[in-house]
Amino acid sequence: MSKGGRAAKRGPPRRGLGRAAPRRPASAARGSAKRDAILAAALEEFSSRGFATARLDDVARRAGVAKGTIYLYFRDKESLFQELIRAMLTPLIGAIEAMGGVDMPLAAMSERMTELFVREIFETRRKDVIRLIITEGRRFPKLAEFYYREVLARVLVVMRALLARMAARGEMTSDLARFPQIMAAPGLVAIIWSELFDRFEPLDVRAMMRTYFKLLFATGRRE
Amino acid sequence: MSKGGRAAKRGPPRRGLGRAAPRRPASAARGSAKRDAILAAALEEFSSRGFATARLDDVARRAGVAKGTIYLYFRDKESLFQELIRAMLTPLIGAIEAMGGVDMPLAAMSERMTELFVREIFETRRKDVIRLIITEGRRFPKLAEFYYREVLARVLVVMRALLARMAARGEMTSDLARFPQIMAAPGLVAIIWSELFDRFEPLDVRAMMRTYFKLLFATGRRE
DNA sequence: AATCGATGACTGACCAGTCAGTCATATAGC
DNA sequence: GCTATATGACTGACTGGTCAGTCATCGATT
Repeated sequence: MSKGGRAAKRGPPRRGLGRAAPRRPASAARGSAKRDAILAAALEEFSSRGFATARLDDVARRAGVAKGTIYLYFRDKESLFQELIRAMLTPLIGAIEAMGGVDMPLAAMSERMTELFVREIFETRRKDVIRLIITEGRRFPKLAEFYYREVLARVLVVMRALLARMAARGEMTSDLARFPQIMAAPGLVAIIWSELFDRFEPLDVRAMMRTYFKLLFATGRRE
Repeated sequence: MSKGGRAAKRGPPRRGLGRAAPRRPASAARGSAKRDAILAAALEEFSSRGFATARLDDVARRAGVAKGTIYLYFRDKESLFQELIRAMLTPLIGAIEAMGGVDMPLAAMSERMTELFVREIFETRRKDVIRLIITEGRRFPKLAEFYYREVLARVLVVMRALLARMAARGEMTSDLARFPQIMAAPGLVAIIWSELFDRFEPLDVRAMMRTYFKLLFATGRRE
């Protein structure tokens, strides 16, 4: 028999009538330090090994908790993954809406877009989150949908409005406003290139972004 | 839940004595119909489930062979994956070199690039191969390296030359020639968008590509 | 009958998820 | 204040299912 008297009855009072607590970690429903440690460790592990090959044993070790503890805070591995992505993206939602009104002369766009991307995404953990959405999104349609609805769609709306305003002002044609996705294209290149090919041929992301927007916006006053 | 998905890294079975018979399938070293069926099935399975969660049992069933047969043609799962990608990319290598000399007036670029991408990549299995490199490349550095050396680097050389020639002719600035990666950006957007977000907001890839190149090339004779 | 491609039941590693048991802390009782 | 009892967050050995890779055997061909 492994482990001494595991057979004991152990009589947890089992809360008379009250519903059987769903194993909620009680107090620490949301803002626990342990929960945060687990999320941080999970980001690390999922980023470097991918969802399927990441091991919860490793997440637990990295977070400094026992494996079982993870299950006090998250239903299962997939749940941990999804909550991780959501937790990382949620703060963005408000920030995007807040940008709704911005307007900008064409001359400033190139620099502003470049710095926004490099500083707020490329040099932060958000880069890893985006990579995870790209690489795992197909296997987690819920996640792709969340990202689309809560982030992408909003960004596109803001983008379209901004571009449309510039077009109305005569600073450029309205073509870009029809495909705001184009604005994100160099960002994708930067993220994917840096991950896969930087060791063979380093890419100066800032310079590329600047060049990109310069060319795009040089389109010139509608010809 | 609990989907295994290890990467078969484990130790060597250490067979008794010598005999490391490569288990070569003898005759069918290369051009077997079975081998091809396995590769086709593998592309299907790896594309839809990803490397880690794809099952060789499914590959075998889809290919109409027994699981053991796979091991007559490929060393292991990873080997099958890598050989699959290589087999799909190899035919491209020659084609790229052949394009080395092409020149093109700026006016034709937009349409040519768009059609080339849509017809030769987006509407073919090559799209899936690129997706696999993007999603799995990090876990298979050898593969990323192969792709970079045999495909990307060559494409970039050809691209740079083409763009440089156009710049020399005064059709555009030489900025693009410094970052030929930019030419691939809309392709990435198309592939990733179609995979993750098309169901929410369909993207007219051809129109987007045309718009993209039109804007990029409208940069105009060096101002 | 010897060779060899092919087969698929089988083995063992591996890991998500479980749960009996521990222990630090809180509360009740003296 | 001090001990007894209760609580529940936390632990980690264990279970059950999955799947990569193996190999004894089969059947076709020579």
